[in-house]
Amino acid sequence: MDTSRQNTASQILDKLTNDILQGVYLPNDKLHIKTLKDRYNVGTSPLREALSQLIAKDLVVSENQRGFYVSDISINDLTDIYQARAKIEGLCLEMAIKQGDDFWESNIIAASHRLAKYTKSENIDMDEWQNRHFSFHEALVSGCNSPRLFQIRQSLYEKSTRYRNLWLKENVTNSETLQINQNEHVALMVLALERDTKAAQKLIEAHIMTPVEIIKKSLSY
Amino acid sequence: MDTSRQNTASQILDKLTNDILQGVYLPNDKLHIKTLKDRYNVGTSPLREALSQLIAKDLVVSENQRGFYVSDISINDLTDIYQARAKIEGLCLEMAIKQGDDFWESNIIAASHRLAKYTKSENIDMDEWQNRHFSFHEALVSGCNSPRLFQIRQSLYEKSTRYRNLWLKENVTNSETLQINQNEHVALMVLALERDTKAAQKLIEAHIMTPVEIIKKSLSY
DNA sequence: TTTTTAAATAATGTCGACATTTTTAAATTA
DNA sequence: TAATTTAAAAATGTCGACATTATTTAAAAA
Repeated sequence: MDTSRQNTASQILDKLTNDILQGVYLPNDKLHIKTLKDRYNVGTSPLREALSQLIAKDLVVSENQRGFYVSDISINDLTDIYQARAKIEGLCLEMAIKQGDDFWESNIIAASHRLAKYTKSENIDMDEWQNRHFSFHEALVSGCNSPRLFQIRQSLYEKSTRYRNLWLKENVTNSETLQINQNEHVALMVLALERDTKAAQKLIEAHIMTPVEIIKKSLSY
Repeated sequence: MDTSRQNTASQILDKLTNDILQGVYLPNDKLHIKTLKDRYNVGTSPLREALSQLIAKDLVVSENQRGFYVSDISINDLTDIYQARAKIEGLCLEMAIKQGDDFWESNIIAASHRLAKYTKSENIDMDEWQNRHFSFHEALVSGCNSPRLFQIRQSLYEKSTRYRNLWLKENVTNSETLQINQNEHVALMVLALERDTKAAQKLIEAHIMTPVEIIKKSLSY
């Protein structure tokens, strides 16, 4: 692994991002400069550069002379992020349906097959399921030819990760929810291939909003 | 002015952002660390922290050991940003029309009046016109109760600034274009107050896309 | 005891030095 | 002359030291 072409700041940014998203640091946790320096074995500069980028990504907040904190999560924020995600995904899907070609169609069918197969299987590893789920949704919108919208989509997806992990924890065992979810995936594929923009948009928005109520409960504890 | 509550990194971020958006540094210009340190009278750390945030904002790009550069602009990027802006503005307006109350309505009317008055006046100062134009569009979408969508809207607006300045340069004298523009503003207000979501959305998207063709020409030189 | 003040401790933010890498310029070779 | 190698110069990225600010602890006053 040639990590030498990435500077320390980038490496530490990746690690910190991951650790925040995966709950190593919890919402509102203070991120002490010295502690982080020791833990990741880096100097002040690259660490602060990484934290600066995390601020821009809304994963960290800071107050002058009072340090860095992991961004808070809340029910309001959860709802807002998922609503925005739903709308953006709808936009991307609309454009994809308008512009998608034969390869776009075939990629959806392929990704759908892989997800369906795995969802039906016996022992589901959540990481693998997430990969296939992610790929399917990406296939759906991949015909959308807008780098900026994609970037927004990706950024909102990242912001939703801490909330999504609450949902995954809740549903790793719940096969009924997974089945409802899976039916929606098939329906999405059909609508996309039929180029039924309006119906597809409506369904994808609802699909994305589905976990919100469940996550709200998790957050209330 | 109590600037003491902002750290050097934040101050330098504001200045750099402004200087890039206003064309002090041009697309693809190299941003030499030493030059910037001298010009803004700051040390390495806060400067690099500011640059890190500019990278996250897509105004600056960097390659390891090869320094920082002002992001490029292009016709493709211009089109993409404006298209994304148009769609996002449409979304915000849709939500605003759904949720706007009496105060939202009255703010639109007030902002429209201020913009109309100024557009008709003799000697138009472009800064002041821009302020009133900005306020009008903000009033339109201000009923949209989504912090995240607003943040996306604001971020896209910022990204479009370097392109917009090309348009402003072209149209500072052209009163015919300003008049067409102004008619659209009135139409937008009417549609918003009538709560005609679809028509308002369609018009706002077209309105935002209007300058694109003109800017394309400026970019071709 | 509670509140206020003062000292100490700890943490943040900034700087310049330095090692590493890239770029430029000169010298060598074909 | 053009291409390649070598040496010098310039620039980047990282570090630890230090000054400044916030927080905690202890002492003094109410």
